Amino acid sequence: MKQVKVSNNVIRRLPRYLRKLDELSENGIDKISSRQLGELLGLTSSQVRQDFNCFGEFGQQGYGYKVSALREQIAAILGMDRGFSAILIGVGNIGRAMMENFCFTDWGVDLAAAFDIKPALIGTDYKGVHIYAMEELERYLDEKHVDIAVLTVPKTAAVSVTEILTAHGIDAIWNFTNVELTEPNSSTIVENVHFSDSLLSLSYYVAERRDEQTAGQAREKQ
Amino acid sequence: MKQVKVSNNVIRRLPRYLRKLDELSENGIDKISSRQLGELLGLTSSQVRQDFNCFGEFGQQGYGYKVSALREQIAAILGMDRGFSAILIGVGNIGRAMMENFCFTDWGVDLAAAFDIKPALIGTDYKGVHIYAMEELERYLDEKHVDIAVLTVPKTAAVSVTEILTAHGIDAIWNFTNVELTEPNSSTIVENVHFSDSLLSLSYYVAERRDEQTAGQAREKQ
DNA sequence: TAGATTGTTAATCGATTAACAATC
DNA sequence: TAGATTGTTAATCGATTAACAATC
Repeated sequence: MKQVKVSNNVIRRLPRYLRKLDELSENGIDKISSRQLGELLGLTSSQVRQDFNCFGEFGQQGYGYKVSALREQIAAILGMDRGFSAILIGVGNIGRAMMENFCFTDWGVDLAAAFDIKPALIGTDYKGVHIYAMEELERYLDEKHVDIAVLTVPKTAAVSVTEILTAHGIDAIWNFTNVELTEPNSSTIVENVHFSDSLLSLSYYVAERRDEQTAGQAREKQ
Repeated sequence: MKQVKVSNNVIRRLPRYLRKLDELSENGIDKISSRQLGELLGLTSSQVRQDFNCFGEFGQQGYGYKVSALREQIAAILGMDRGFSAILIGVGNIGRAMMENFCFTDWGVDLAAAFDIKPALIGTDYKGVHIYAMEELERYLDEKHVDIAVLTVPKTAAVSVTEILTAHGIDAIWNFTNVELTEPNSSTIVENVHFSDSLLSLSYYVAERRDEQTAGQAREKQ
């Protein structure tokens, strides 16, 4: 792999390629050109080739890309074959939804444990994952190697839990609390899932369309 | 408002400004400069001013921006004051998590109804929202005005439900199924929440860091 | 008034697209 | 071989940053 310094835009497109390649595999398609793949994802063929060339030569001139090989290359780039381990903190609604519906292993991540403060949950297993008391978190972090913390605690607990995590060497947080954890000075890798940001972007485009519709009607009336 | 054609990058930053301004308000801060706001969000002051200037003149030269006024301007741009209505389809884990934890009204959206196929749920109210049978969806869409459909059905139902929605005039879908709904030909506004994409981006940066650490150790050994 | 900070234009930087030689 | 499609360089486009006059 080349790996100079790949832009975030490229990284964000890789999972989309991966999902589309999986879909193609399921449909029995084993070969694809950059033009075809681009069309499926709304990208130019140039961009597809440029993206792949950040990491090496995956294709075959005059032929295209082998779907399964390309899929494996991208999976490797994304770290899916590294056996990263994760723990989930906060077994509330979102936490449970993730444990129940989100298949971590599909993306190469092993969800090893969960933590909560609710006595009724502590000591039980949920979807094959053991739920520990929050007090055991620090010891767990010291004893086991954890790559990613999935943060699904209530907003109010976000900062204090984050402090514990970083103090015990966690350097990646998947943040579902609506709190901006990306401290400019911290070296922790944070991926924020901000539902509100997502909804508001959608809301913006709906508002824009409504304005266009109104403008269109006004023109018609003239 | 000016409104030429604002880039998606700008739109995606607006909710971040909004959240930060809300936070400043809570802390009793009523005035802020583009430099300060930029620092809080990891942006340059130029970018902050450029972003706002897409929509008009919100500040006061020599003074800065009034937090509350700026907040209201951004809220208006994002359509938060338009009273958009939403319905949620699929009251499973994610659907319930959204109904229970996500405060739609905080972002100016009214969650008016939910739909599911499970008999035990149909006819009941959850968090003040009535759950209808899936068969009633089409009639509901014809009778009421719905701006946004929150799609939290299982993957397998995603496409068929989407067809119903678009056939009955829904033009915005907030998509939580891990299916790419953004059809190149469709005119529906789709906002995809792809958890897997989010996790895989995080995974990439963790892998990158691990490589750096390994490289660092190798250098030390020499 | 002097200092501060915006609004806005110009310069720079980076990302996307186009083009084409290499080659399967 | 001829046709197709990659890998890669060059050209274009757009987004970010810098600069500064306007003005509170």
